Amino acid sequence: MEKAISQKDVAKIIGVSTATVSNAFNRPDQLSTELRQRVLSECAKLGYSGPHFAARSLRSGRSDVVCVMLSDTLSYSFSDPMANLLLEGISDVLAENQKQMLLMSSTISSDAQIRAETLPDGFIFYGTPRGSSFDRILSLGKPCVTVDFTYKNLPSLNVDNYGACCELAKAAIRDKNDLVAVIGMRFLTASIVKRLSKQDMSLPSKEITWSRLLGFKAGASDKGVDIVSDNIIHLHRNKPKEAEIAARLLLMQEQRPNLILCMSDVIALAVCRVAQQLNLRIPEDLRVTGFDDIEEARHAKEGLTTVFQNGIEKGREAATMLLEGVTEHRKVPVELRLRGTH
Amino acid sequence: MEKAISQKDVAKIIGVSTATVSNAFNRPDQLSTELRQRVLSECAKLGYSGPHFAARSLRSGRSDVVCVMLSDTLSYSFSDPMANLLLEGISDVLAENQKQMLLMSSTISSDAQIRAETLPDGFIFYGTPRGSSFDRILSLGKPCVTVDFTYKNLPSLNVDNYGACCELAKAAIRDKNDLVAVIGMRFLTASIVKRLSKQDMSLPSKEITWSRLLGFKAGASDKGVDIVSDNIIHLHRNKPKEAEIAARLLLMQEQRPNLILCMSDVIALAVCRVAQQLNLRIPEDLRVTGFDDIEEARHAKEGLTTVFQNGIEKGREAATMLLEGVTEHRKVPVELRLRGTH
DNA sequence: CGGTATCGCTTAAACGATTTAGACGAAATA
DNA sequence: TATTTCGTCTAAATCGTTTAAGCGATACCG
Repeated sequence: MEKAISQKDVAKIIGVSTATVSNAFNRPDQLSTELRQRVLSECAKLGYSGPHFAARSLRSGRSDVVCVMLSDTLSYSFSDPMANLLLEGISDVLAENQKQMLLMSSTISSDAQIRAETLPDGFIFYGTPRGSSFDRILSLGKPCVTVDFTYKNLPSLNVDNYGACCELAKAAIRDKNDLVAVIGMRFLTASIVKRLSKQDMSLPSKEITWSRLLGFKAGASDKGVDIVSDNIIHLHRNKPKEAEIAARLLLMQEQRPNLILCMSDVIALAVCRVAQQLNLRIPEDLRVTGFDDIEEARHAKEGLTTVFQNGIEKGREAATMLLEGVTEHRKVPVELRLRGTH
Repeated sequence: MEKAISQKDVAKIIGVSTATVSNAFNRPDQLSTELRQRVLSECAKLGYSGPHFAARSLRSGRSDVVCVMLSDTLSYSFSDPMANLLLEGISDVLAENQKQMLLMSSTISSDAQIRAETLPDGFIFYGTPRGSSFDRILSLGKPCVTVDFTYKNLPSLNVDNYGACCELAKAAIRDKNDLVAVIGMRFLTASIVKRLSKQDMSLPSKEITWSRLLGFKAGASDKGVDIVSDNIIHLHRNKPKEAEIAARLLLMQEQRPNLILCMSDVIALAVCRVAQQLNLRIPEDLRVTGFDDIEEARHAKEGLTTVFQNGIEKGREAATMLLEGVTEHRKVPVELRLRGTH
């Protein structure tokens, strides 16, 4: 495997300067059309596919790569419906703007990843990062946008979690006799499915789940209902399996809740499945609400009552904010979708 | 945003040469422990997080980045169970070996992507690439491994599709009176769900689906059964929705098949759902087989009869082959899993 | 004690491109 | 005819590293 041909080589062969070859690739306005065509076709013939990435990036001080830093492992993020949509939106906008997307997970911090962190021109953080990458990257002084969380005055893209959940709770709760439970992810750092304790409730956290919880509680309170900590379940991750465990925990206890407010559709659909297994009718015996309005939510038999947010659009917006250098905090619109499960 | 601090700057401030700073980061054995510690801590203090990626990569001729080229769009690949597992395996091995993973889709060929193609040290192609990237990348002369397809004598990782499908068909077909259908993806370039025609059957294709089809036909033939082209359905993608359409197509026709051999579990599970909707009992009225043995296959009520392949291990193997410079063709083991649906 | 490893660090030459200032000839203007 | 302008192209500096080679000083060996 001989060394690849370089710009200098092709320049010499064609009989022009390297600047001309460079311009042929990067600044068409700098040379005559004929010469450009000639250079380009010669390059193709010689097997020179374009400027060497590292050299170009070193000299120009720009890589045209944007990093998306995921707060979870890659394989988990890929399988999460909202993360998937977000990535789709981001990658669309990046492709439209001639940027390359680099995916990283803040759960990893290999040397390779730390080194690669100096590569991108900008970062999109999706969810609060876990490791030490955040500080390191911020100290690079490159543009950043945070999604679904905020940090100081970094530009951020968020959802009005509190408001949406408050409205949803108000719509879903019928009267003060309802026994209301909540299933959400990542209230705590615990990596198991567990009930919250009274002390947990006093934790001050910036995670979106707490805004949602506070929204639920405010809406419930408005209807004269208190959601007790015992009926609030923490999941480590937004996964069906964990949600099913949580659903069983709640539905098999003595005082069975008749309304479960879930912080995602993935959870809500899992609750529906468990309810079916336990021969509970929805919504007669048990009402359920979700969040996100993913595709499956619309296809469910009863039609899941939930809050819609447009994942792809959210991704597009985040990427656009980064590319346009927006510095403000923005919110994506959400919309109550009242269907059959409440 | 002032320009970031460089190795030269910190070297001058600390009072050592740049080589020493470089060695502190890259070759601990080249300097005394004390000096290394001092350099590292000074760097941290000064906000120098490590070598500039592009410069390092230019000079060393190595980026420690491996590209995984997906034959489909990112969002589709992420949601496909086997692709997801493969990526998990690959990213594990890469992380263990201090490499960074860069995901690309051959469906895109933006300038940004073409430029970025010169960055990685090696490539893993998962599935036959669609665009022009393949030739371009091969001409770079960098190490490549192909997964689930072969190209000339590039090192490849594959499955014995023919053998497995032949065995599966033999196990699933009871006698010559069985009416057997097949649902698979990407026999053709068509992007719609359609039946194959007689002419289609003479297409010589290297796609894995054809090996599987030939395996099925061989197994069927062994049992005295012929699978007619009308009963072979092409899907554009391995997606539940498409599979459901195909299942309806087959199950609502006059001569309803009583065995459907599916080229993936995703398809098979979709067929099961449709069968349930049509009040067909499995396996009494309809038998179904899959391929892959994904998690859902094991959780299905009847237990899906299928062929197991270990996606994570396959990813690990592919990455290992690339890193170790293996040049041969390899196969991953598969295993018949005869359960309740056949 | 002279010669040779070894250690710990520095010097300086690449790596392959981009970019700026300027050279050059031809055409336009005065 | 002399000067300016314009469109093209070139020469040379530069980006921030890595790495082979080199260099004094100390340690080791026969």
